[in-house]
Amino acid sequence: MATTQDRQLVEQWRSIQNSYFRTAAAIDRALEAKFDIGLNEFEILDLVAESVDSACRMKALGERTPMTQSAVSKVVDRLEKAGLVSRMTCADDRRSLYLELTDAGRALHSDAAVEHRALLKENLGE
Amino acid sequence: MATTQDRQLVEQWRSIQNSYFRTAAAIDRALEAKFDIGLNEFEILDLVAESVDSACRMKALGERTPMTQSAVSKVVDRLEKAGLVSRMTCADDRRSLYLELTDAGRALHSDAAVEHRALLKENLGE
DNA sequence: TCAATCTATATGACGCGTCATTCAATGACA
DNA sequence: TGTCATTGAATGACGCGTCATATAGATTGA
Repeated sequence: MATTQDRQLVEQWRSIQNSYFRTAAAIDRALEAKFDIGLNEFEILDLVAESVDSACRMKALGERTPMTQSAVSKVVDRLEKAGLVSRMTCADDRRSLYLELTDAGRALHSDAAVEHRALLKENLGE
Repeated sequence: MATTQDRQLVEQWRSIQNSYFRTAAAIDRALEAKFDIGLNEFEILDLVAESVDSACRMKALGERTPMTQSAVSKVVDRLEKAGLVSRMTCADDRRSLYLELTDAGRALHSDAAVEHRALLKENLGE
């Protein structure tokens, strides 16, 4: 019943879990310590930073991340409270919101991104 | 500042995240629906099932999973409440506990494992 | 053998993500 | 234009994982 293939699958899965958790934890701690934001906050910040257009984006964000819509909403709450991002209402669809980095947000993002990339390289690349 | 290598790293990381989350969510939902246990509960059950010796294992479990010691403790709480596992005190070190599957635990595990492996195959291997 | 230290596990407060629901705005269609 | 369904986002209850701590048992060394 426990075939060799099963064992391989389980091994593969555990190794994915481990590398995912170790990397995520390392980044999360570092960002928390140095910039006082968590990994998910950074990921959203990063997505906002890389989208140049001013399209309505709360929705789009949800499609680029495994986070739930409500998770995104709450992450944005925190980012907004921290003064890193602001929600702008959207003229063409008043249900929608788009996000903009504040100056503080842009500054923090560019510093944090360096750290983020470095930790990715350390944990993913050899 | 945003080098090509950086972009590649970020891409790689997002793809890991996505495959991790999608797989974990799929397994979690399926196990929840069919067996009323979550993914972490199953993982612990799986670890207990595959350790043949009767060594004191709460500790050992913590080393084979990215979960925290307290997370393991709480997962075991739930498994015990569900009657799938029992905590046995350890003669040679009375601080330690080892775990044993109950009959119900063994039965559920062997059914759930089939589902688990199938979903791994579906999500990891093509 | 007694104190100091260490180790295995449990526990409570807390933060975050999820689900279900809600609300407002939009669209579709008669 | 009025109704009904749909969509973008926010919210509250809830479950789970984490951190810091607590507790009981083990170990070391004078």
